[in-house]
Amino acid sequence: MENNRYKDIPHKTIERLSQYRRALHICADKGKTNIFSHEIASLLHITAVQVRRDLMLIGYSGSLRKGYNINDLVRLIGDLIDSPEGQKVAIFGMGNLGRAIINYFQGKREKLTITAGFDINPEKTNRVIDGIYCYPVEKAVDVIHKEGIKIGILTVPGDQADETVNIMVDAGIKGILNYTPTPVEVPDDVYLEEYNMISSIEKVAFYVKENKS
Amino acid sequence: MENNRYKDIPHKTIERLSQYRRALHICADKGKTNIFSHEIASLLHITAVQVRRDLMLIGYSGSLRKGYNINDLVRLIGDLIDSPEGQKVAIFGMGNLGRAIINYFQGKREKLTITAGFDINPEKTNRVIDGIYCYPVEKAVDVIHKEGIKIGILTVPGDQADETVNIMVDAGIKGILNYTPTPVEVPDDVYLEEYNMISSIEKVAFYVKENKS
DNA sequence: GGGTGTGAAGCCGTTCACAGCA
DNA sequence: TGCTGTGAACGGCTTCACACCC
Repeated sequence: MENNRYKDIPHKTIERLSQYRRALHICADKGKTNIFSHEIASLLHITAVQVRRDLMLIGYSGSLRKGYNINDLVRLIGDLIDSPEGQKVAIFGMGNLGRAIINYFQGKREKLTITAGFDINPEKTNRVIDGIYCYPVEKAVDVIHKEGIKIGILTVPGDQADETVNIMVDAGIKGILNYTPTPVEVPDDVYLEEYNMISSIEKVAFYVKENKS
Repeated sequence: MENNRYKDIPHKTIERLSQYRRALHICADKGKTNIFSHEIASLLHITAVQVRRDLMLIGYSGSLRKGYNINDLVRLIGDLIDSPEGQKVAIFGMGNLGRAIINYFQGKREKLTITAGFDINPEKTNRVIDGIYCYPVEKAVDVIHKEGIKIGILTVPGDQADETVNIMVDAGIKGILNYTPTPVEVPDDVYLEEYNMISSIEKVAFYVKENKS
């Protein structure tokens, strides 16, 4: 793990790279082949310097005359953030949120595939929902192992968060995205990202309230 | 707007306060009346100093012997982040994501109520979905005005994000939470918060990949 | 001793300012 | 002239370190 020049790329840069790529794909579809930092910037509402900084960190140099080559850049971002063999993702909780994620996500990324869903509700299990086979949670260990799934998205109701996380960890999941309003606990070797929708709504509400001067 | 000691509270603190409150409610339900900073901290996986800093910013002092009084603290956080008259929220896009948010959120907050939903799909409009009346988007201006809704959550498909935001802004929405994968543009007097689920998934995938040393 | 409150230091990400190049 | 690449300054948030208190 010594050649790991990537470890020191800021988390925020990783997120933005993902968004750059998305924007670049759209531009490429429109027939564009080159793009300037300020163009990327205005698509994402950030500054051009920010974009150049990020690209600097991943070691890409654009041409002065034409800006950045879109295809090269997409490929480079892919080299950095994609796993060449691809990675599989499981959804824990096939309710509205789980299905929303499937619909937003599935098929958008070549190297990242939602491979399995899990739920406790017998009406949902053992059948295909929105294109994803939904297993009962009891099968999690088996399926996760067999498929080699390392990434799990947690979309169960808040009061089931803890127990579900335990199942995920036991099954060998190494990265968890927790959309539950309940903070959870994971071992050190599991990467955890939590996002609390309720807090985000309250935050917006707060700044709206403050604004009414 | 001069007595605005709140404007200089960091965004991140606002988010955490919302989470503290949630955690405190849970503790209160368990019969706890007092709590130490390190207890709050470990519930949310942050440091005790962080908690004390945040509480310092909102001007709350705990007792040395017993830590913080949960009820007092909940009330104080409410005074800060809630609007006393309450605030109404509208959901734009009553698909899976919109409904997921309704189910996670509705009823959890006294001062924040999801009051209306909007969609373009005639199968969804003019009826109640998950307890929220769903109007056709054309009614947005009317309904938003009449109800005095200032907060909107954007959960339409990505390719409808821009046009929907325009409608929201025209209707008088002053705070937007964009869950669409498409960054949007708003006037200066509208508070915008964007969250990109796809980027979050890719980020988790990245750190899982990097971890396999 | 085990908690709280807080000035000061440290860190990290963003922005400024500008050199360099076609 | 208009872009890229980047050292240096800046700013905001977090952590350290410690005074204080029961």
